Amino acid sequence: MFSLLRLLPPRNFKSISKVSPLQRWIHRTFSSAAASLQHISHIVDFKVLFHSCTTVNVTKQLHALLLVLGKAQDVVLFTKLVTLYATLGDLSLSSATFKHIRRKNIYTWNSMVAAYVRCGRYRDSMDLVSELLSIPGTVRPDFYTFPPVLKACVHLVDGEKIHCWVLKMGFEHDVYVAASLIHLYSRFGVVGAAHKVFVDMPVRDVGSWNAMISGLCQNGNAAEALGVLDRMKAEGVKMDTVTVSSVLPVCAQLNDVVSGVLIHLYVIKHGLESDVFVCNALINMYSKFGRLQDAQMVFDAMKVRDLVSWNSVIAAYEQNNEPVTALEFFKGMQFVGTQPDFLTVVSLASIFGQLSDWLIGRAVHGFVIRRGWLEEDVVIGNALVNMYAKLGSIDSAHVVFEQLPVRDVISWNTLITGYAQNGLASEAIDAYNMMGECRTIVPNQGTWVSILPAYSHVGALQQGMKIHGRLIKNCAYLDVFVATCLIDMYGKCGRLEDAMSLFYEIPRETSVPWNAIISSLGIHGHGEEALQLFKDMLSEGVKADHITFISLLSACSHSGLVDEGQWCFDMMQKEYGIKPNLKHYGCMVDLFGRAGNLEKAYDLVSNMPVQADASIWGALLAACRIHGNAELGTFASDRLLKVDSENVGYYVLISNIYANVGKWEGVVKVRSLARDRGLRKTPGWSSVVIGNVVEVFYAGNQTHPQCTEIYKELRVLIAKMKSLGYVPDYSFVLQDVEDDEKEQILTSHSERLAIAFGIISTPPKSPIRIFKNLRVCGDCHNATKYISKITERNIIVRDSNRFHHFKDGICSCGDYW
DNA sequence: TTAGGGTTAG
Repeated sequence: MFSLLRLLPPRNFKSISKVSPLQRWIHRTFSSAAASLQHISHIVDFKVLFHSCTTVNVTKQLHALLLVLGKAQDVVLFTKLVTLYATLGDLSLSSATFKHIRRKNIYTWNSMVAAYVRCGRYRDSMDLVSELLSIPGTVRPDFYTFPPVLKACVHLVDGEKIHCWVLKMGFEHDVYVAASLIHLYSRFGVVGAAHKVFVDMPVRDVGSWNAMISGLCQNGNAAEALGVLDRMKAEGVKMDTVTVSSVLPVCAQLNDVVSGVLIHLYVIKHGLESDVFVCNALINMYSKFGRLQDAQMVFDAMKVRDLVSWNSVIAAYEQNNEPVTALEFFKGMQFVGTQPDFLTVVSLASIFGQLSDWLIGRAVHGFVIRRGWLEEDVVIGNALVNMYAKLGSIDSAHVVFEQLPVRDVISWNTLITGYAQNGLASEAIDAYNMMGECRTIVPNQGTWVSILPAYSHVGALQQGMKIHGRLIKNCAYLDVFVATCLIDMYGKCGRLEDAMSLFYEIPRETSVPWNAIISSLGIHGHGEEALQLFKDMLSEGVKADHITFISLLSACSHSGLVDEGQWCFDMMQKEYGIKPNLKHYGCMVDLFGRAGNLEKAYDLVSNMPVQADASIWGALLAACRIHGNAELGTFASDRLLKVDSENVGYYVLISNIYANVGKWEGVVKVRSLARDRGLRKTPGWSSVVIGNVVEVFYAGNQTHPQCTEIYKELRVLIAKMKSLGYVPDYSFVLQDVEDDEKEQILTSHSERLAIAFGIISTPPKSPIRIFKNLRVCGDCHNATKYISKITERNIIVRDSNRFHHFKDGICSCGDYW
């Protein structure tokens, strides 16, 4: 518009600033001087004017000018306006302009069709093409008509119909039309049809290759996509920005760092790094590789950044567990005035979940509600369910889940995982069963990865095996994450042999399955084998990570392998540069403490660079109990109750230490402390599987149909145990009651009920497997040794820590629990 | 004057 203003005489120019809007002014000025109109329409370069139309308002002014200049029937200029309005997002002006053009040519029709597609009005674009086909005359669809319509078909279901039109008119070999067809078929998952269009093309340009490559990628055929890329290169077609931005996600998916970096070099060499799509794809790829520095380097070098760039860099830090840095980038995004979209908020939800920031997490939820995004996309709802689950607020997670207008398989997976990770295994199983009732939901890899740990947790071997059977049918068990869950399930359900044989069946290039099998060996007390497997892992060239060392250190600690544990701990730091975290320190304190080296354990706690938490003091306290060190025990319990005064299990431990050294006043003190604080114990339960039925017992259960028989069996057992020297250890009872009542309380502990039920429900001498959700009680541990001797049975108890194999009066754990 | 193929997700 400014080039036009410069043409005007200064006398009139003066009045412009006062007489606004421009449209009115133009009308008055020019209609009074028809000669000037002619003059101006000759010298004004409309192309330049179109170029400066960057907003709807300016375009409206140009539109008015064209009308004033008597150009209303200039089909070329008005066709341009149709496109321009649509590009600027004003479809109603676009279609109004279209309707006013009397002598529409094919350019006009094509522009309107494309305008509808650009603004997401797919059905209207189809209707317009039908209208065009139905009107008699010489205006017929051409090469240009179909690519936008085919794009519309991606969102509709008329793809086949349009392909027929295309074939009928003989347009299928046009490179633009063919690329759209390939894209369309790929989007509908019909890769074969897409490929046929591709191979039938007599001439292919880079766009054709791009369509085929991205089509393959979007259907999960990543390796094939790279194959097509190689063929493209072999035919001498050069990659452009579109090729690069389609292929980089493939490198990320295949974890192919070498190809990814080579393509990055190509980008630099060919000057493609000014393309926003390319840079965004690079950021995402480096993020998936975990190479945050490279991702940030690309981001920093970008001259133009769009919403996707910011989302990508925020997600990069969020997904690599650096929520604080991610948040800084979010602030940077706000600083430059880029408005967040729902994907930004998906990252934010995860960030505040990771940061355990409940208040801001809720604010994010409120923001989503105000924007109405929950109704728009299921992804954002799932992100909120996940956020609340991570914040430990599983009830809120459930409420959001219930309110979701649409639930997909990921909504269910997120809920199941949420329950499982908050220790609510049976709720997770209930959710999984409810999901099974929704016919529209097909479980996927994520479902198995969420439900199997819940089964492991409660020891539901049968159900776990049922899933294994289902997965064998479609080879889904070969997926390394699913297989790892199965290994873990077999390990935790006492089937170590099955865990081992599955381990040797599956691909094991990453540390993930190794960590699971090492951990399984550990909880079964097979420390030596765990170490051997660790050595095998290294000789197979698999890189150990911090989880490997947690599995390994805990295996050493369960088996009392002090020197070996120390060796691993040193190697982890020196050779792998892994800084020990609280879990590693916890294992080491356990290891030294259990072996009786309390001084070393205490030294480690005192010299840790991180603040000791309850698990560390708990480990030290447990060691003090085993070795009867009341002095250090008192100190540790003091510290322990400062960091966690809510866990009643610790009070039991402390009371037990005092009792063992005869400090009865200490026992009384701890009991009253527990009572005054109103601590309620996490309900302990034990389960035993009889046939296919899982029987669950809570302490003091009186409601089981075979209750009378169970207690009768227990009375018989107690009498025999006492004759063999069993003395009940009342220090495991926190209630302040008489001794005979304490004995009664111990006798009705859940593990003992489960064992008694196992004895009366299975043939003599057959093994009994028990699961307990907490650590097995010390007195029950002692009692079970006697029971295994009296009944000549193997009794296998899995508690929250490890397996205890009781046989002939001895426990595999060496009385450490 | 009109057109294709591309980057971010729970």
